[in-house]
Amino acid sequence: MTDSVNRRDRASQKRQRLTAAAARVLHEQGVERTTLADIAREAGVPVGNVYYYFKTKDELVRAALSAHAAHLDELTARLAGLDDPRERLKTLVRGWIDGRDLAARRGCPTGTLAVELDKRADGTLDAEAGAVLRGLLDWAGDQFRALGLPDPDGLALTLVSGYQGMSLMANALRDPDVMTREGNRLLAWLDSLRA
Amino acid sequence: MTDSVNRRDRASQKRQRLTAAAARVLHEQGVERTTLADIAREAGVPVGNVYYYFKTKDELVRAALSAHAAHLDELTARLAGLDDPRERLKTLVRGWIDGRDLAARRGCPTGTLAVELDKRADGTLDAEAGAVLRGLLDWAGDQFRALGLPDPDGLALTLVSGYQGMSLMANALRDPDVMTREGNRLLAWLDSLRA
DNA sequence: GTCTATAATTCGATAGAC
DNA sequence: GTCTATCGAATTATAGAC
Repeated sequence: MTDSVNRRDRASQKRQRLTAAAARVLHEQGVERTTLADIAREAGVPVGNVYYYFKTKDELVRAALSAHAAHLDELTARLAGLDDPRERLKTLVRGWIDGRDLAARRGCPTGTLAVELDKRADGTLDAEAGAVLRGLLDWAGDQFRALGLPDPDGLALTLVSGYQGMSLMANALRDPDVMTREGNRLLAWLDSLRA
Repeated sequence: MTDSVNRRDRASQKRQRLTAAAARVLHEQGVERTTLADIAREAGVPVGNVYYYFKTKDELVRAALSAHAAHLDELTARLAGLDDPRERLKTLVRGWIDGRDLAARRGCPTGTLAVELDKRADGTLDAEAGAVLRGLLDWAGDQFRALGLPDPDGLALTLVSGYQGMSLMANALRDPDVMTREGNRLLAWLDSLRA
């Protein structure tokens, strides 16, 4: 292992620490209220040094979005271990219910980011937030398709809209119970669907 | 009519112009990206003068929230003209579908405001956004109760969550069609409910 | 009551030493 | 590659003339 590799490893390690810190802090405080100093502090990196890894604040937001997309990929890869597509969807919903406390405090990481980015005149980052949500939509559509149900993409839209709606309401009302009640309704709905 | 009344009228007129401008611009640009100068320009008032009517930016946000609450009150008052509670709910949903283009561009005014305000450490304004949503929740619960349906408040939560979810998805995907598809699903759901 | 000018602060970004 | 010091722009809020 050469020195140059060591240096590259450390460098990308810091880049990843900054990315992970950005994902956490942006979820907690939102884009506009988060300063580069906040992210740098959370990552244990001096403020000025951030610019060695990310040229602008927007690039850090982009990195956080990628982190959310990667997290979604891991999740669907795990769910692929289940044979029954319906069981995959129900496990997904159960995961949402399990995360009720965080959802009530901060909302869905991607959904709240999408809301905030859509307010910007600059129409570049908001499209990327939408792309992450579309990834979940596509995956869910594939599951409904595998079940042989009619209008699988419509069912996927209902599922993801349901998740976003219950996350927003739980967050706005600061009530995790919203996640439990609406989550259980989604579970019953998934069970009721027959080809 | 005395001079002092004339002055008061003009004053409150400006206050109302500022409130209406705040509601519009905050919906369009979000809280953090909107400057007092933006709101002042929209209202046709010089920047410095804003402080005569609102001591802080937060007070303007509060005023915008009140405007949304007032708009909701007008809406439910109009719907009270319909005899059948089910028809009231369906007319509400049809209104959401009619507003699909604005929803796709900006999302639900109250919902997006709630998302943004919940990111703030200062926990005063976010509660007020939640209160506006709770007003809609309560009204819908009353309609389901009048229909004699079981768990009216749970049904109300499903309806309002559905609205917030479809608005967020339409906004994130920039696709008004989401409002039409999910709105029609809600209409069919309302028709399917029997005591 | 109305408005201009500006103070005070914050934050994104950069320059440059090490 | 890493960090400190700081610039420059933007924004909230205030002081004070009219």
